[in-house]
Parts: sequence; structure tokens; C-alpha cells
Amino acid sequence: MTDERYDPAEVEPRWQAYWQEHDTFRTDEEKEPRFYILDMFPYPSGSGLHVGHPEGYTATDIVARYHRAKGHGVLHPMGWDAFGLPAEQYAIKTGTHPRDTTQKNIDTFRRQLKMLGFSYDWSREVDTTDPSYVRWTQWIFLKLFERGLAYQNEIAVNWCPALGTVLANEEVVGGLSERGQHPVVRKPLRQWVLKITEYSDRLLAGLEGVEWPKSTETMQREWIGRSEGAEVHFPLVDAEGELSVFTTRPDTLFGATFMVVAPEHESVAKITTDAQREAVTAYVAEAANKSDLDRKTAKQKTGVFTGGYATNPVNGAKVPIWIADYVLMGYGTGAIMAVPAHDERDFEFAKTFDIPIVEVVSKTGKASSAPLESAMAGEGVAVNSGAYDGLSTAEFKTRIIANLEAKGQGKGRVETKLRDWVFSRQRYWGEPFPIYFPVDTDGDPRAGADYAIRYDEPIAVPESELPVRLPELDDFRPGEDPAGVLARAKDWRFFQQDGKWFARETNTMPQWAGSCWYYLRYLSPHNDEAIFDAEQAERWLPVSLYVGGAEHAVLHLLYARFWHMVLYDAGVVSVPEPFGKLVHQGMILGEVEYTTQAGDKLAAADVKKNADGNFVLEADGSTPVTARAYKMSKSRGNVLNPDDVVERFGADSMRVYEMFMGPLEATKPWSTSSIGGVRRFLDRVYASVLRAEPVEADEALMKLAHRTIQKVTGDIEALRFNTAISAMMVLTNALVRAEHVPAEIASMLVRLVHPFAPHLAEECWLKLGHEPSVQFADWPEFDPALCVDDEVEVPVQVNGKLRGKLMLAKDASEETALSAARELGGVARQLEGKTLRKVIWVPGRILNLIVG
RNA sequence: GCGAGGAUGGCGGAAUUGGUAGACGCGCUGGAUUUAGGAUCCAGUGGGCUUUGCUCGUGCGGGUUCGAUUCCCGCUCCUCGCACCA
Repeated sequence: MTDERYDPAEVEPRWQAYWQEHDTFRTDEEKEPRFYILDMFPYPSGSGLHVGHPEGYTATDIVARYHRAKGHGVLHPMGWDAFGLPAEQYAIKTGTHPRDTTQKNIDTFRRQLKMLGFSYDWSREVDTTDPSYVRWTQWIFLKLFERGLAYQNEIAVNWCPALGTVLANEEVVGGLSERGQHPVVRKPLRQWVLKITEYSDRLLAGLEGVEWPKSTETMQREWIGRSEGAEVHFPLVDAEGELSVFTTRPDTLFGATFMVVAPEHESVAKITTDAQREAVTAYVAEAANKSDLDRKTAKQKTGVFTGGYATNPVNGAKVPIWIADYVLMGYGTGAIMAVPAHDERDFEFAKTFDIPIVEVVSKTGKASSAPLESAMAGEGVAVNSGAYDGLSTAEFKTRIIANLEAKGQGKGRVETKLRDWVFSRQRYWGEPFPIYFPVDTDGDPRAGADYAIRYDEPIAVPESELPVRLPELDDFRPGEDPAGVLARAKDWRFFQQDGKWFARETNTMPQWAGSCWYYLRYLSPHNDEAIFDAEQAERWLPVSLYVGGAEHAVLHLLYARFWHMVLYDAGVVSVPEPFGKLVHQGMILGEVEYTTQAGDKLAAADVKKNADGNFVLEADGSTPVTARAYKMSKSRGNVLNPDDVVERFGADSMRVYEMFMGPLEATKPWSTSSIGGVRRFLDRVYASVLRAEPVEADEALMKLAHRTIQKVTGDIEALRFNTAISAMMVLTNALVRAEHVPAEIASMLVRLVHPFAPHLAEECWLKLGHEPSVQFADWPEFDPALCVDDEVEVPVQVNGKLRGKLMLAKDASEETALSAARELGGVARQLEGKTLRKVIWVPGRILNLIVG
């Protein structure tokens, strides 16, 4: 009996079938307190799960199983973010409908997740491409539309000809599409835009109340990029009107020695003098052709004088106006007042073009005697600023804004970097917009009659007609028609109502749409009457724990919060923020690779570390070797497939290994040999359970068990899974060494192991003679009295160096400790012939004797 | 350049209201068992030395303290994010 090995290949599928058959993980609505434990749902790609997915999923699964064992209510669902480009591109290549590809990929992902034993309530599975889901995505869009938060605009967007679609700024990296690395050009197109900027203050304020990684909070803050300043109007000298600028430093107005407008600025033509027109036109043309990448990599400031001047409202000075591409049209007013003394960029520009630099802020309160060598961007005291001299930066700002407002020369203004969200794409595989437009035509546009679509009169599709389904197409290629792929589906696009012709919106929504609100649909995924039951929302929101990759720190999490706030304002949800606690699991890298400088791969055994701490060849200490783990990628060939890992070691081993690698949030390299150690641990747990007997545990073992319960419980709550596993290993090793394994201790261990290695735990629970499932067994409680020792080991130092150890009662006195310490050989030797000058005694912690 | 995080044995990592550095695991070494094993079990394992013990040691250089991986100051390197946002 005792030599029976644990066989995951047989045991794991058996318990998976059991859980499915018995609906073990169905959400229990009645139990309290309640925990909504959420994973970022995956995009079901064609390559299946990679080993990074199960990291976060295992973490949440442990927490979910732990809370169920504690008798708490748990909502732990899973679904699919299934719209997206790859399925569409695959369709273009092979003619396979994206729906078929998506369905196949979802089946693979579901199989793999079940193979890993995750305790999802599969009855709540959602799929963003399912018409019954799309219906509510469209419903939310209508809410946005009704509230004036969705509008159309002709804007210069990132058009990617290869993909045949517009990309969001964040989907363009270095002038290339994030997916596929195709060139992207700027092109004005009619787009749907969501007014996320209207929520920027609330998106900022809401961050106060959430329990998120600080780095993520900071990234969101910086992405929103709120800055307070002033808009100042500079009257033009030789032309009508004025030039308005935004500045965060109105206190430096007296130092504005020139102005700069963006090349795209509407006033360029008006400001430019005939003498300068040729040079300006050339510069504008050049700037228009520059990609974002060119602009970013340009080291030298460029620009051209327009020939025009404006008047500085505070001192009447005549300042020259330049155009330069370091001023961006998309921020502020697209024009700046340049204060070279106190802005690095302006300083650099002034140096390049020999423009005067006037110091108006000084740290000391006195103007510098020598010319400035660099811009002083900090705060200080005003100089060379007329009546304002001597004011601090803060005071100056307040005063001058008030004065500008009084004279109608400007006003206080708040700017954000956050732009409104370009929400339309020209693809097939996305949610259609529930919008249509009147059409002017004298025939049947489907049959080729001329038509004009009145895009400025969008009409909402009635709620009762949702969802607007995608038309069937067999050609998914992007066309030249910037109205999108759907424009080719004429029978779908055009329809008649009361004798008038109408045209549907042919753009589709971006992939973010479905992922913005999926956590809400999990509340009641089968509800056909409403987006979800209000009662369910009351019960489960906000999400208690949200785990997912840091790559979503800004976009997904910001967009989802925005939609949530809109739904809050619409009275649909009753909590202001969707996600309470947020954790990002770290990336799992490939195995460490040892390479020579020539790039040849080496085995770990051929490598050693030299005296300087560098890796070199074992055979030749002068040849340096690089030791590094790399991100898993197909091109590097270091991608691991969970199916292979499960086949070789079992799902429980994979789960426990991924949690044992290190802290959840850390980036860590994979090591196949280390999984073997975890597998041995699980084998020892099983072997110990098989040895369990109805005997009493001795005191030491009982104490160890209780301390393990305390440690594991605390570690699960704090998501410190690596140290929890370590503690369970210690207890297991003690059981392995014990002459008898008390059944009571084995039972405790199995219940602790359960959230980490559920299949093994179920099997062990059965072997111990209990009824399945271990999920319904009570979480073990520890007795605090058994977690403290009566006797403690106290280190004894002499002059701060360890010289011996004492076993003492935990409340032993200094006198007892001191006299016992003198008996220690190592201590006595150090004290010999010396005077005891001082005794440091921290009860139960340390005894330090200072001698001289 | 700016912001955030990090650096501990051959490797992954433990340990911070300052108190025995290296838990746990991998790897390695030796042993047991085995026809054999990349299976299992036992023991050892930070470096150095004149090895009952001494000494050095948590990226580098200082400081505070009886005592620093932990606190303070100044660096180096790595990872991630942002990058002309006025």
C-alpha cells in the first residue's frame, strides 16, 4: 500500500470530471461575506494557453478555494475576450470565418483551463462575440450616445493601410502598428469618439479609494496628465486677432521672448508675412510628412520664423512668432509662449536661433550677473517682472491669473494629456455600432444608385432591436473604403423605413469595448431582460480581487473605469469604482540561457562564476559567458506549452511550481528541473497520507502543524504563496520523518494543500476516509496557544558577534540569561580577562555583551 | 532624460516596528537501495583558513547604532513604464 505512487494522469481528470458532474464550484449566493475574485479574461489566440496565463489564474484559484473552504461566498468566473485582429487576419488568409476560428480557440482554452483544475463557475462563462453579449455592449454604447459622450469627428487618425483600419495612439509604437509592425500614417477620417476627457477629474479622484499597485496608480495619473495653468491671449501686431497660449507658468510671462505655434496651427497662414511665406510653407510640408518616429528621434530643434509678431499683454513687448514641430497641435492651444530662461526646450531653441534669454525667476531673489548656462525650470522668486518682483512663484501665479482675467487677457485653465478616445475601427470582427443615418438617394443604393449619407444626423437603433448583428461576409479583406469592411455588405448596410432610405454605421468597435464591462456580465450572463440583475450587482460589486498583467495598467483599466463611471451616473451600477484590490502577476521568462559572446548556447555545467562574480567557461576561465533569461517568444524558441508540462508533471505540480517560483508580482525565469522538486513534495504529501494512523500527535508535531496553519492562512490572505508552500513543505518533511503519521495532522495538511494542489488534495481526502469534496471541508483553525514556544533559542553575542546560543524560557530574566551565557564555552572565552561594560538584553530575542 | 521597482550562495528565492543572514526548493557532493535508472531514501553543501575554532560575507562607497540585508547620504548596474504635454 505505502509504495503506491501518486499518478496525476489518472487522478486529475477523474476529479475534474467529479467537479463538473457535481457542480462543485457553482456560485453560492447566500453565503457571507462575499468575495468577487476576478481574472483578466484571455484573448483566445490560436496558440493556446502559455505558461504565463496560469500564474495569475492559479493565484486567484487559491484565493477562491480558500474562501469557499472558509464558508464565504465566492464569485469566480471566466470568459473570453474574443473579438480581435488575429482571427480576422487568419480569415483573410484562409477564408475561415472569424467566428469558426474563435470558437475553436475558445474550446482549446477552455479545455486547457479545465485541465489545470481551476474552480471557475463555468455556468457564468461569457464570450464577448456572442450576440447575447454584443447586445449589451451596444446597449452601453447607446447610454454613452444618449448622454452626449459619444460623438463623431473628422480627425487625423492613425490609418494603417496594411490592416485597413484606424489604430488608437496606444496601438501605434514608433510609427508602426503594435500588432504586425505595419507602417501607420496620419489621415483625417470620420470617427466615433468617446468623451473620456469629461471624466478625467473623476478618473483621477477615484484612484484615491482603490487598493492598487502604486506604479499603476502613478501610470494612470500620468496618462491623464492633469496640469493647472493659464490661457493667455497675445494680440497679433500686424494681423487681426490674437494668439492664445497655455502655460503652467504664467509667472514667467515677463520672460517670454518669443512664441511658437505648431506647424498645423490654424493661424499659421495669417501670421506669416510674405517674406517668410516660402520658408514657412516648406517647413509645414516637411513636418506633415514626418512620422511620429522621426519627430521623436530628432535631436536638434528645428523651426522657422513666421515674420509675424504678437504683443505680450503684461509688458507690451513685441515678441516674434516662430513655427516649430516641438510644439504639438494636440495639447493646449497648439501654441506656446517661449520662456527660454525657464524651460529647457525653449532654452535649446533660443540657443539654436540666437533669441534673447531673459531671466525672470531666481532662487536667490536677485537676477544672475552672468548669462544663464541652462534653463532654470524650478520655482523661486520673481525678478525682472515689474511690479511682481519679489513674489514667490505660487503667489505670482495666483495674482497674475486674477489680473489677466480682470483685463480679459486670459484666464486660469486646466489641461490634460488625456485625449478623447477614438472608438471606431474599420474592421469586420468587432461589435457593430447601434447607429444608422438618413440617406439621400433617388434610387436603391444597394443596386448602385447614387447616394449621400447624412453622417451629421446619427440615429440610435432602438433598444428592442439590439443586437445589431454582423453581416455574413466571405471576404474580410480591408478595402480602400475608409468606411470599413462592413461598407461592402450593401444589403446589410442600407434599409428602407417608411419609404426612406437609411444606412447603418459600418465602423466597428475596438477590442476594448467587450473587455470594458465583462466583469458586470458575469453577474447574470443569461439575463435577457437587463444587462445584469441589480440584486446580483448589489451582492458582488465591487470586485474584491482583480489579477492580471501590468500591460493593462493604463488602457484597459482606464477605459473600464470610465465606462463604469458612466454606468454609475446612469444609475446602472451603484458603486463608483469597479475594482477594489488589483494585483499584477509578474512575467514568467524562459529558462536561463548561457551563451558565449559569439552566441553559442552552453549547458549550465560548462559554466562557472569567477572571482569577480562574472560567468566564464568552466574549461577556460578567461572566456566570458552571458547568463540571462529572456522573455518567451516564438522566435527565440523558448516558449513552454502547458499541455507538455501537465503531461510530464501533472497540473498540480505546475500550479504549485508557478506559485513557488517567487513572489506573485515578480518577474521570474522558468526552471524545468525545479518543478521536479515540487512534484517530489506532492508525492511526499501523498505518501504521508497513505501512512496516516489514528494516533495522537506528539506536542512538537502538533505545534508545528498549528504554526503551519497560521502561516499558510496568513500567507494566502496576503498572496504570499511561495512562503505558504515552503511552510507546507516543512510540515510534510516532518511527517515523512515521523515514526507515525497522525491522521489528524494529515487531515490538516491536506486541507492546507487543497487550494494549491486540488486534485491531490481530493484524492488524499478520500484516502483519509472523508466524503468528497475537500472543498467543503472546514478550513483548519489554529490554536494561538500552540503557535508560541515556552522555550526559545536566544543568540548570545559578545561585542556584536555571535558566540553562542541559549535555550531559555520565553520570559526568562536578564539575570538568568546572563549567568547561563557565562557558562557557554564560546562566550566565556571571549569574556576572559576583559571587563563587562554593558549588557543589551532584548527578552526572547538577543543577549549582547559589550566588553573592553 | 523623467518616473517606478530591483540587486542576498552555482540557481529561484527566505528573513525588514534594526536582533542567529541564507528558510524552502533546484543543482552539486558522498552514501544506501537497485540488473539499471534522469526512480526513491539518508547525509552534507556561502567563501576562505592554521577547521573543538577563527574570519570574511546581502551590488559599490560612506554614516547612524551595542547591533544594519533592514534606517540615512552618495554612486553603479539591471528591469519596466513614459518620453518635446508648454
